[in-house]
Amino acid sequence: MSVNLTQGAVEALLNGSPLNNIVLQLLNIRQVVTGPGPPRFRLLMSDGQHSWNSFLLATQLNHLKEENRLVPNCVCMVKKSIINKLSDGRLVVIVMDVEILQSAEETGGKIGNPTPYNAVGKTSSPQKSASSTSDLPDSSPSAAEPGPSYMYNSTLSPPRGRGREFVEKSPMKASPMKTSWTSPMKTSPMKTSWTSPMKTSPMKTSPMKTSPMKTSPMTTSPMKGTSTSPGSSTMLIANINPYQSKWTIRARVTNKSNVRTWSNSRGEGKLFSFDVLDESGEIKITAFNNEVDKFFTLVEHGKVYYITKATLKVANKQYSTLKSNYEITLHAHSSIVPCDDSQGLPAVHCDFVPIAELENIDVDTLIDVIGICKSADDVSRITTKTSREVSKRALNLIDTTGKVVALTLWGEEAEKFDVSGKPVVAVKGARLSDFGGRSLSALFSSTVMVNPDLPQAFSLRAWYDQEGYALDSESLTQTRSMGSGQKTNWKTLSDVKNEHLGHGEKADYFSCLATVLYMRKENCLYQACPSDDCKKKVIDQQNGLYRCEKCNREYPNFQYRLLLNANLADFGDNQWVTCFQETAEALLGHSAETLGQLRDTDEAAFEEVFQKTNFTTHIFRNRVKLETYNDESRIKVTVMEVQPVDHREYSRTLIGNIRKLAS
DNA sequence: CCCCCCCC
Repeated sequence: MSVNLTQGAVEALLNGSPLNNIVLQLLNIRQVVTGPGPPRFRLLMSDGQHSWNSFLLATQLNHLKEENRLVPNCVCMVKKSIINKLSDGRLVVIVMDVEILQSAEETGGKIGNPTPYNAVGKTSSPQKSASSTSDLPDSSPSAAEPGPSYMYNSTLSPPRGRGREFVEKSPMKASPMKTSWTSPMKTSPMKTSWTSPMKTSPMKTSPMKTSPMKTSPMTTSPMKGTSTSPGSSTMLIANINPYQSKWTIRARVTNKSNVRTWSNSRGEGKLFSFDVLDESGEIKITAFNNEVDKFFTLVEHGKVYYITKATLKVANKQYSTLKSNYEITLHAHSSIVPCDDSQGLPAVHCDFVPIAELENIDVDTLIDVIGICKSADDVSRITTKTSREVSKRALNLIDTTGKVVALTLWGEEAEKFDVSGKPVVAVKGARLSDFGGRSLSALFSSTVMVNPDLPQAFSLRAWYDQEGYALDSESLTQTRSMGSGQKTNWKTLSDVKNEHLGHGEKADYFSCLATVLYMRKENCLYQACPSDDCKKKVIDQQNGLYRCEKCNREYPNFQYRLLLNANLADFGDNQWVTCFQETAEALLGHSAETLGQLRDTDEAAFEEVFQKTNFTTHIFRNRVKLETYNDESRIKVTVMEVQPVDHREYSRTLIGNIRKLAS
């Protein structure tokens, strides 16, 4: 047996101790009769010492039952639970989060000989309000002696996803890019944040916070120990749920939408929504119709409010990057009261994904990203499918992974964006698309922050100013405007032969680092048709006229053009290649016209050009294709581009190749 | 009770 049940947990739980991550064995599970809505499952759980039959599975965990994973005798860790008192005084433990540690088969039967907790004769609990725990001893014997299972979450549990599981349903899918939740302590030096009006003295105490709230029995946290600020009378966002109707949160507005109207088969109306954040989590709040009128102007971005009396429902994660499993809908009795005290409340929470990771993330995922805006397109106006005109602007963001991604801003955000100074840009809730490989788009629901007051922004700024600026970065977003949009296909000359490049239907392209061994200078220049788009060789009529067969006419002049055959060598092989006009000019460092004049007037100078070019080393981008003349096939390599050697780029390529070989 | 989120 590899797991130990958390003995005493049932008793402690029913005495009001908030126990998370307790290990219990499921002894039975059955569906209870409910009204409309999803089925409810009632669980008989045992800690090995006591059993209790009034555990209720939160409906969002119903899939565990439906997938036959929650079956009698399995051992699970109840990561989170809450205690509710029914109207008749009975206590019900709602299981909010559970992980199955061991299947029924592995467990092999009932562990220990638990007795039903009711039979022990404890009768005090049902008399107590589920939410009044203050008079209970803080440490029941079981809570005072946490077994190894209490440590499970912090030591053994796999990394949890960051709430991005709306793409994949599995709650266990670990996110590869989780960054830690910004703790209030960590952010304290800069928690004053990017919106100035809410800067208040941390010592200032709101009257709201002290008298009415604190004494309200409903706001005394039933989840003792879950509030990080002693004396706080409010609930943490992470702890509110649909099974408790009375709660108050103190939270900062981090994102606020405009008022929008809708009209569909179910009716029409208007709404706006906003996100709020506290030190424990964040949640979306939506107001409809009357509540729009009531709250829209009151709710301001960056400000802090007490929010109470509203409906919680399970969040639709498809539309949000927020961590909360729930979202809030305001109703007629909801109250939102401004709060002067922003102490402990972070300005924003982001789970930034390193840009290089975007390649491995599913398209349409909403992600948070932070980068230096090293460049940006101009603003442009586009017309949408629905004939609306909108401005757009793509920013190129780079982070310490050295990768770049394009982020498109829309509308006013695009028009107002100032690229000067290469600002840090953080965006929360951008949508990943596969345009150009990988790119990002800001949505209505996204928060775009320029030079945000975040530790990640400061370190990114320092990194970029010290080294990042010099990086020869590669973009995940390929567009037509960036050359062929292809990554460099580095080959050695022997690779080209061994891999039979150019033998396919289409030509192949490769780049190589090579040295010029020899050039055939004898026939490298020819007299070409002076017509701009012809370039055919002309015939000297020896009468001062030059005939072009293609144009079928005679010209009084011609232009010199280059067609240079050169032998290139690298450390393993050599290869004859052809350079036409532009590439030959680049290689020789002179225009065809100059070279023609030199050849005709100063043979020594002409010779010297070739001497100087010989044994020079360049990066050549080439086209290779097998060509057949009269049953004879030979590889033809044409130089498309001659570039100076960028040793840094080339070294990176070599290292990349070595890694490939090693793997 | 919405969930639109644009273009290459």
